[in-house]
Amino acid sequence: MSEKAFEMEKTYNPQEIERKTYAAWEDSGAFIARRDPDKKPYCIVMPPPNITGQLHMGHAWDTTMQDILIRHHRMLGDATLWLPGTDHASIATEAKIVEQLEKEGTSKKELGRERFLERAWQWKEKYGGQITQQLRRMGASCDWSRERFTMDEGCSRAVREVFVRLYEKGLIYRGERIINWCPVCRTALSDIEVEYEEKQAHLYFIRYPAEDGGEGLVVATTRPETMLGDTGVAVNPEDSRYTRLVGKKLRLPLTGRVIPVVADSYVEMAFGTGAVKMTPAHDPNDFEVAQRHGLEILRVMNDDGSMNEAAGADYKGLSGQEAREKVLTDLKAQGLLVKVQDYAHNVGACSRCCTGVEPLISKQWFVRMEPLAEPAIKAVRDGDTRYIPERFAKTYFNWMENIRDWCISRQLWWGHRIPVWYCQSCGRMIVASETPDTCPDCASGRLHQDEDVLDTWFSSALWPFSTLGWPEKTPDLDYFYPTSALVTGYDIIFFWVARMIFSGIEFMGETPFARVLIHGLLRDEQGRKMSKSLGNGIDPLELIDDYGADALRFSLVFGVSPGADSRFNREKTEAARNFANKVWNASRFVLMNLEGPQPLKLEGLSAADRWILSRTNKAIAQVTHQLESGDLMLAAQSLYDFAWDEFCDWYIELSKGDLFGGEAKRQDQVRGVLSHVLSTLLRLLHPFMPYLTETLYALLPASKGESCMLAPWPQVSEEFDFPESEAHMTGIMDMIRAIRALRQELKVQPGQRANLHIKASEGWAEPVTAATHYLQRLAGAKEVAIIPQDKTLDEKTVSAVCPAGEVLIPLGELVDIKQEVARLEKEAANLQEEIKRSEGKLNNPGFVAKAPEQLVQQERGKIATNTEMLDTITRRIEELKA
RNA sequence: GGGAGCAUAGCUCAGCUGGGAGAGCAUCUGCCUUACAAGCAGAGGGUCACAGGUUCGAGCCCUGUUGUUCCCACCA
Repeated sequence: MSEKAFEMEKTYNPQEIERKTYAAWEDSGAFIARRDPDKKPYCIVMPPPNITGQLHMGHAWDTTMQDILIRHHRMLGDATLWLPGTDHASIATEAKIVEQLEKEGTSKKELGRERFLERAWQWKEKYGGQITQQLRRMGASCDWSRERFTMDEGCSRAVREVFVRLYEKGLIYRGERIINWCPVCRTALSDIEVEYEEKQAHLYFIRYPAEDGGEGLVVATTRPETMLGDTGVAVNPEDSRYTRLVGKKLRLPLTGRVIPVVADSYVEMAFGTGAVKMTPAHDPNDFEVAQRHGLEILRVMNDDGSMNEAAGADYKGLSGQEAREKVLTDLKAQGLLVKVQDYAHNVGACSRCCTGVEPLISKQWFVRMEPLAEPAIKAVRDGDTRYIPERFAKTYFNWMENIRDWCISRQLWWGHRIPVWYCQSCGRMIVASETPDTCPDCASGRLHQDEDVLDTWFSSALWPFSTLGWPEKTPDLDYFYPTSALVTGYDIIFFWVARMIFSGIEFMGETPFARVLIHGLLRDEQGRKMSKSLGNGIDPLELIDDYGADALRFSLVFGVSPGADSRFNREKTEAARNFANKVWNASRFVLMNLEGPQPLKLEGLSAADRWILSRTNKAIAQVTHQLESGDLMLAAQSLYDFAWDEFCDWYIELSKGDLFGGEAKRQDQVRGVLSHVLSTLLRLLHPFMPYLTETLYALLPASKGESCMLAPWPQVSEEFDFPESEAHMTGIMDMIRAIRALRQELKVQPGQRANLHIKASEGWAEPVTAATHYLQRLAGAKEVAIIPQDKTLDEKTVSAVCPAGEVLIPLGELVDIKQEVARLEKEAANLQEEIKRSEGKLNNPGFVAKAPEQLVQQERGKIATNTEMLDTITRRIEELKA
C-alpha cells in the first residue's frame, strides 16, 4: 500500500489544500504566458471587475468558465494567456466615494477635484487588489504579471489616442442634444444606462386658450410641470379637428407666452386629444419636432432637477415635484385643468442610483455610431466573431442595426478626462493625445482642459487591444490579437461586447475575439435576480469556505445550459462537493492499492479492464468535443457520469476481486488499469476542479511530480477501443443488476450468499464463465455454475432472465411458487409488449424501406433477444406449474 | 409596438444532426459490503403546455393557441 494513501484524510478537505496549491502554481510561473512561434496562441482577456466591489456570483461564473477554457488549452500545449485586470468604473466608484465623503461630513465640492482624485486612487489601491485576491481563491490561472487597470498609463494613452483619431475622422463630435440627465449623479448618461419601469401615473388634460382668448385646444401630458418650457403645440396634419388652428397662436397658461400650433405627422391622432405640447428642451421627440418647425428651445430646469429662471418667478427654485403640484393648483384655479386620467407609462431611472432621469438639452460629446456599427455587424454576419449560443447574435444585430449616437461625456471627476483643451484667449478648441503647451492659433498658454471625463465603457471598449500594448506595436499584441474567446453575461452585450467589436475593427482592423461565450444571470431559489438591494445574493467566498472552490466551480457549470439563467442554491454546491469527495476517495482507493508507477500492459486484460479502457476513450472524446464546442455543462455531465457511475460504481468494484484475491499478475494488470484511468480522469477533470485534481495527480506515482495543470490533455487511442468487451460487460452488468433487483424484491438478507445456475444464451457461455467472480462479488453469488439449457433443478428456484442468459437461484423457503409464477408472468407480458412493438415497426413497409438499415437490424435483434427471453420465461412458468 | 427565451418526474434542470424519456435533489425500501454514510444497492414517480401539420417515425422540425420570463422601442 502506498504510504501517501495512509496520509490521505477520509474526506476531502479543500480548505487546507487550496491556498497552498494556488501559491505553488503562482510561484511556479506557470500562469505566465510565453509567446512561442511554434505554438498556437490561446488568449482570453478577462472582463475587468469594478474596483468598487467584492467578488460576486456573476464574477465567479465568468471566472470559472474562462479558467476552464484556459486550463484546457494550457494542457493542450497552446501558448496560453489569460490577461486579468480591473476597471476604474467611473460613475460607480465616484458614487461610492461621494457616499464615503458624506459620511465624513464633507463633500466633493469641498475637497476639490485634485484631492478628490487622490482619494479615488487611494480607493483603487485599497479595493482594486481585494478582488484580484478573491479571483485567486477561485483558482483563476491568470497571468498576473500582465495585470492591467483601465486607468493605468497604457490604457489611458490608448483612450486619448482613440479619442483623437475618432475626432479627426469626424466620428466624435460635440453638440447640443437631448440627453438623459441624472439629477442626483449630476451627469449625463448614455441611453443604455437608463432603465425603464412601468409606473402608475396620471394623464393631465390642459386647455391652452387661443391667443385671442378663443377656446384654443386641449393637450394631454404626464408631466404638467414641463409646460413651463413649452414653445409650441403639435397636431397631426391629417387631423380635421385642428386644421383651422394650424399656424395660429395659443396663449400658454401660467406664462402668458404666445406659442404656435404646428402640424407634424409625429403626432398620433388617436392618443389623448391629438394635440401634443412641445417641450423641446426636455423631450427627445419634441426636440426633433422643434427642429423641423423652428420652435424655440427653452430649458426650464437646473442640473439638480429644480426649476430655473426661465420657468418663471413663481416656479423658480421649486423641485420638479413641487413645481408639478403648483402648476396643477394654478391651472385648476384658472379652470384650465380639464380632466385627469389614471395612466400607466414607462419612466426612466438612472441605472446607478435609481433616481428618475430628466431628459434635457445639453452640450455633450458623442460618438457617431453608424459608420462604426456597419463593419461590426458584418464581422458577426461573416462569422469572424461567433456568439455561443448563436441566438445572441440576434440581440446584437437588433441593437447595432438601430444604433443611436453614443453620449460619452460625463460630468464626473473619476475617469479619463476628455483630451480637449480650449484656448482662453482666442477660443480655439484643441483635441490632442498629449497635453498641449500653447494654442496653435494665438500661441497663448492659457489653455483650459474640458472638465468632463469619458463614459467608463469608452475605455472598456478598447480593453482587448489596449491591454496588449496598443497603440504600440508590441510583440504581445502581434501574437495574441485577435484573442480567442470572450466570456461574459448577456446583460452586457450592448454595454461592452458590441463596443469592443467595433473598436477592435476600427483600430486593429480585425474583430477582437473569435468567439463570445455568453452566460446568463444567476437567480436565487425563487428565480429573482440576485441583487444587493434584495439582499438575496449568495456570497461565493462563503461557499468556497464551506465547500471549496472546486465545488463552487463545478456547481456553476453543472446543470447550467449555455446562455440560460440559473437558479442557484447551496444544495447544488453541496452535490458538487460530494462529487469532489467521491473523486478523492476513488483516488484514495487506487493509491492504497498501487505499489509504484504500474505501467499499463495490454496483454492479458480482463473484460472489465478492456471495458473501462474503452469507456475512458469515449469519455475523452466526449469531454474534448464538448469543451471545444463551448458546451461546458455537457462536458461536466460527461465527467460526472464517467467518474461516478462507470469508474467508481462499476470498475472499481469489479477490480476488487482481482486486486484482493487474484494472482499477482492479475493484480499488476489491474493496478496498471486503475492508475491509467485515474490519471486520465484527473486530467480531464482538471479544468473544472483544479485544486482537487492537482493534489491527487501529484500523489500518483506515475505522475512523477509533474503538475496536473501542465500535464498533457488525454488523447483518444484506438488501441483502447474494445467494442466486444463493452458489449460483454454490458450484458454482465445487466445480469448483475437483474440478480440484485430480484434479491431485493424477495427480501434476501444482504449477507446471505446464494448459488447461481446460469443457462447462458447463445454465445454467452464464455463471457459469463469469465464473469464468475464479478457475480460473486457484486451479486451475492456463492457458487456459479453454467448449466445446459435443458437441465432442470430439483430445488425451488427463482429466475432472473436477461439477454446474457437465465439465472436460476435456489432460495429454499424464500421461494413462493405462486408469487414467482405471477412475477414471471408479468415479465412475460412486458416482453410480449416489446415484441409486439418491434413487430409493428418491422411490419410497417415504410419503416423497413426508409429507416436506416442499422435501425432495422437493431429492431430485428431486439425481437430475437426478447423472443428468446420470452421462451425461457414461458418454459419456466410451465415447469413451475407442473 | 418589435425581438428573444422558456413550458419535460414533487423541485432544479439535461435531452447532440428526428429512431424506445434522463440526471441531481426530494420520496420509499434495504445495507456502517475493508475508497467514500458527503456512501452503496434497489424502487416508485412523466398525455414531454395545448391543437393541428410534415414524416415510416416527433420531446426534438413547421403553423397556430395559451401561459411565463427577459431585452429593445417609448404615444405626449
